[in-house]
Amino acid sequence: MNDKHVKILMAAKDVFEKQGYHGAKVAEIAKKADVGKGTVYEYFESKQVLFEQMIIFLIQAGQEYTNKLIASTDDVIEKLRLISEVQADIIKNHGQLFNVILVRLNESSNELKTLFSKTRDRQLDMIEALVNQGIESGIFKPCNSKHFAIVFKGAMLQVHMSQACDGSEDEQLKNDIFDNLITSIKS
Amino acid sequence: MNDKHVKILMAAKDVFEKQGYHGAKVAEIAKKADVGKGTVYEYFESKQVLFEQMIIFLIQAGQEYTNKLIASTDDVIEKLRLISEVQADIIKNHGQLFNVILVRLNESSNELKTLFSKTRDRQLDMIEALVNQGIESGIFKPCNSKHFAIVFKGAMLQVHMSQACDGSEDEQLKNDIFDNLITSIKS
Amino acid sequence: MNDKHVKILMAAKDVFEKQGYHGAKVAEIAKKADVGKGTVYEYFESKQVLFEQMIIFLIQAGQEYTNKLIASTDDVIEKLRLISEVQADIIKNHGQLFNVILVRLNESSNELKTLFSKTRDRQLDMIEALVNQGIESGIFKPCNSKHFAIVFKGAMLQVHMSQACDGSEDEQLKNDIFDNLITSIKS
Amino acid sequence: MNDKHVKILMAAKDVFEKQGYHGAKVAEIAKKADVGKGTVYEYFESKQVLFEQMIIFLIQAGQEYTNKLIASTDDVIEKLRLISEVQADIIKNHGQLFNVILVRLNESSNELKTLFSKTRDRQLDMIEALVNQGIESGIFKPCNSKHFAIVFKGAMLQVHMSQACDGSEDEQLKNDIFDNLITSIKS
DNA sequence: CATGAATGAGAGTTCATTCAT
DNA sequence: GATGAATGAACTCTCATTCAT
Repeated sequence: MNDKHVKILMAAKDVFEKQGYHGAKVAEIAKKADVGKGTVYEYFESKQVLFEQMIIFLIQAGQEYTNKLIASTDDVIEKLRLISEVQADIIKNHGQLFNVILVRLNESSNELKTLFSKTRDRQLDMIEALVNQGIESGIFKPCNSKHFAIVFKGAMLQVHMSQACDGSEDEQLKNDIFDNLITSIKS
Repeated sequence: MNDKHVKILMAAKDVFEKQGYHGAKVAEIAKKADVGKGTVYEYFESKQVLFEQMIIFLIQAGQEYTNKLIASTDDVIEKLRLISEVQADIIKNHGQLFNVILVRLNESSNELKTLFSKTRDRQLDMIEALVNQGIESGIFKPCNSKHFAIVFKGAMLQVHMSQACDGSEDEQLKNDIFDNLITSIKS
Repeated sequence: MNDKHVKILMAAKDVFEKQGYHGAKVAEIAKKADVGKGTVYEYFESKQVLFEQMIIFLIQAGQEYTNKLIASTDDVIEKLRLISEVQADIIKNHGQLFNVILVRLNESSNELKTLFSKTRDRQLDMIEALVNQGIESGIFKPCNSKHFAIVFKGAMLQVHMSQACDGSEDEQLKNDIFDNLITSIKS
Repeated sequence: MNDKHVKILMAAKDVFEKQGYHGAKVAEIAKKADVGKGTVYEYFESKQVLFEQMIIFLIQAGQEYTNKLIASTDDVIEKLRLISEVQADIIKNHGQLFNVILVRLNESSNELKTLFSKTRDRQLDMIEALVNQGIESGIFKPCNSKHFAIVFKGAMLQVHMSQACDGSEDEQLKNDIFDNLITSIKS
């Protein structure tokens, strides 16, 4: 890991996440990336650009990871469980970052706003598509897949957020709620 | 708790919400509150204290409002709908503020952290209690009220957040999901 | 002298003159003016604005002084001598500043460019007008007053500049050249 | 004294002239010279040294050029006209550079200060010598050649500077003043 | 009580200079 | 020799906080 570009992006993630946009100091990011303060500006023309590039980088990495994971099984229910797991993981490891991004989104480029909005939609679309697939293959009974996607995403998010805040890891609760939701649409 | 005190708190809410903690300038808050910059420091010993007091003020106001609203009807389902409506309203009008608070919570007093955590719990508890009440009175069938509270809160949050982000106001979707959730536990 | 505005302008003059625009440090100007660094920005929104305001201030002060001086005598030749003296004084005390201004003029506001250009013209116009006055009153023989103004200004400038560079104060040379120029147009 | 050496010097001239000493960036000079940033430091040990070498280079080039030009005619008056023309050309094409040099001279080596001072003297000396030559050959009447040199240089400078500032090219005015000055000492 | 002029620590950013390649 | 990625000192400018009025 000697690619300074990526080292800076990762350091930026840590610092922006912990301190927020204005609270994050470029000097601290540089130190964490183990480069000089000026080097940050060799790679990113400003703090704001670094911020945006970091988000884009993470979103892309996240999507690639999710896609790979989804492709690892053919079982629709298992795919939904994996999506839920990824979400849990994101919230646990990058959750705070989302708040930071949302606070700063106003002042960011339209490119970023659009990307962020699309990313949110894509998650719901993915769930909806899987439910439709399950209905077609007879695993799920016919239902409003869009509604289910919203309820599923919201409910699992709620579980994960609560647990992220508490620091607890109640696998039982998580699984129960997941199972209940799936059962409610199973044929 | 005189006039200026509240004027500053309200101005602080506007500015912190739009700019985040570090992005908000005391000077701007003072101007918006129509008082001198020094006056802010007569009422609040620092920016951080003002921030925390503002949150406490809003949480209390919110709880009082919610309690009053809940008390306005005896119908459990209507109470749940009202809770959902309040949540929608909060997200629409104060949603961004929550992100700001969450970003700054790390650096804030333990008092605030505790208050915030308790407030989150209380919302779930309130829903859970209502569901239990409904079960006791025979309106709802026996079910895991805690699970339902999580799914209910998460699902409605998801609807409201999507709509807050889009700026859309799809009453139909909101009502459909609410009705489906309630139906699923109705006797 | 407790007017911070003027104190800063005078300090700015000293520092800009000695170091040039980019070489001058706002911190040094503040220190010389005996105010805090931030105070400079209370009075002038940026270094560039301070620079321009300083020039405008000095030009105005210079013109007022010149006008007062010219009005102090009715003798046209004496007026010309006084103009020459003022010029000598400006070159000796503010000469370096002119170089600094000329170097920075490109990047300055059109307002300043115009003011500077007008100020240069006004000096020549003043000499020309005095020569015309002298011709009308019969002191000078008819001649091209515009040409004389150019030669007069240029020649005296040359004397003053040479002496300013050397640090010498050859009154004799200065007076001789002045007298020769005047004699050349005397009736 | 190879090709890159001169390329850097010429690029330096362009950039220092336009931006002043502190405003000029070594990176921009390197780019304009079409060499790497590090290469500049192979040829010149610092920005300041580059600045001084550039001035020395230009002064030498200017003197060689002037000497060659002067030698191209035997007519003293023509020689004076050529000197005036060279001066006009310098002011038009390198004028701004002189301001830059004068601003930076304070912080420069004594070698440069001396060279610059000598160069100024030499111009006056050259004119003076030509006038003396003219007097000896009977073209000019006896007069104070030193005084004439000052008036001549100053007056022509004034014309050229005004025209350089305006961007105008009033050949008529320039010639008229030149002719008047020469006439005033012609036998 | 109320104010805002004054402050200086500390932020983002620039750029002369170095040095491994 | 030639290069430009890397650096950090030093810059301009901001803003939370103070305090004389």
